[in-house]
Amino acid sequence: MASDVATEPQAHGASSSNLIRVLEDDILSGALRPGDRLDEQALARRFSVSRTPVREALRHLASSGLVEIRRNQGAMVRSLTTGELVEMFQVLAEMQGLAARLCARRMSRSKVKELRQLNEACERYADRDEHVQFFAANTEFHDAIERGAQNSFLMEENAKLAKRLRAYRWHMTFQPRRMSNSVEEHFRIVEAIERGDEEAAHKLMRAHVDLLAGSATDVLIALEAKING
Amino acid sequence: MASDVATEPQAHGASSSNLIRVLEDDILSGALRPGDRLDEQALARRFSVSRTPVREALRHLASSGLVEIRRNQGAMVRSLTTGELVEMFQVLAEMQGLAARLCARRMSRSKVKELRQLNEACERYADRDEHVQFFAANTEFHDAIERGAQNSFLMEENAKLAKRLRAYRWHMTFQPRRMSNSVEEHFRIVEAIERGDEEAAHKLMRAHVDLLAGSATDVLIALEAKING
DNA sequence: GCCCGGAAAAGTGTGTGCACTTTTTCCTCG
DNA sequence: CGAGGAAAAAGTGCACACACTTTTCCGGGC
Repeated sequence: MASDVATEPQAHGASSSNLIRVLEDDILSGALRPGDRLDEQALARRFSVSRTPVREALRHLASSGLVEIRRNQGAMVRSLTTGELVEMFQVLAEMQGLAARLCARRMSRSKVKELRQLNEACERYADRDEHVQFFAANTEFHDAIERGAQNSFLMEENAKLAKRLRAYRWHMTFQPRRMSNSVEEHFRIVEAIERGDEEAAHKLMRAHVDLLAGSATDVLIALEAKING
Repeated sequence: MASDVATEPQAHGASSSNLIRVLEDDILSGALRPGDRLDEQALARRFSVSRTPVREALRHLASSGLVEIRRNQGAMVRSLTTGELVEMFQVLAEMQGLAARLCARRMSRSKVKELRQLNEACERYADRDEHVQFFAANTEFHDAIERGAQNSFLMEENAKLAKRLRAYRWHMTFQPRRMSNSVEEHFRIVEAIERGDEEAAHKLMRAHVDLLAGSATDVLIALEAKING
């Protein structure tokens, strides 16, 4: 999305936790594409460490779902089928729905005001067709809702899922009318939260996030082709 | 819950994936209690392997949330605060709610019938106050709903969470009237699914699973906010 | 030309050693 | 007797070596 430093040799002293971050960035930014093999020895050379920390990093990425490890066959960047994507969006939609519900129950007036302002930022960028800024503002809006839910566990799970789906959400930003629709949907969600209407907040947020609601499966399929190869 | 083979020395040849299972069992069965330290070398001796596979197993358990690893300080069985528990039950409730919703949308008549039979099994055990069998039957009922949702990702996430919360659900089985209440709630859920009422199925299931469906959670959070400023 | 078997190459799984960090112990000083 | 601090002990992080598995490649038989 931003910097393209990926795949370059790394400086020395990269330790396990750094490794994880760099590899994760490479995968999420698309420098490493789904299906790419992750050779332990090659990575060890690239990062100037031994295979041990590389293995640990790969295991970690595997359990967060970004790579797939098969016994004696090494690791590869996990690729998602359209079906899996739809499933994941369905779950994400529900969790964000829960977050919105909790906001409706717990959010202070001043926080709601901040939320509204975040959406107004989205609106400005949508009006000017500035996708990059809109994407950032949109992310901030959703983050604010997750924080407002005051459920750390929910926030972490949401973050994990959102991370894995980030690339797809990014591409969706470019769908015609998607940005202005989003702003409108955000607006209704804020309203529901403001009047403490849990059911409405939940329902609106779910519909907002759930791809299927907009029958966008075709988009997904197109994206899949683009991203996977 | 069942066999008490834990903490005994293990036969040779236990490889990484076995290790994970055994350690997991030890933690989930309570043989290893929250806060217990997991010494790599001790475990290596106990399983007659070197530290390397032990480390991998511990890393894996860490990322599934069962143990906590701090750099240079080893691993310990993770203990959950009341707050975390409430948060996790809230998320589990929502996900099971989604599963119920999808069942209402997708489940065939014959599958609904099976579901009803599973709940009738629950009812029999509840009537006779047989907690162990009830717990098993209850688990089967919920598993059937997860399968019925036909969303593999949701099923996996549910399974992970349910695993971590299993011990607590077990204890809840012994709450007075809990079993008969469960049966009644199950019954209403099955009815909602049968008539395809997504909203009702979702709502009923969420209430069924959420520990503190009442407002206790919010009181807690309000208090915390007050105390912490 | 194609298929098949076997050896070589490549790559992962695990054992072991050493450096570095954290914890404990124990001695000294107030 | 308690507090502070250095040295020893214990334990983790990483490098490296070797065994075993999987893959690749090549030559012979059909």
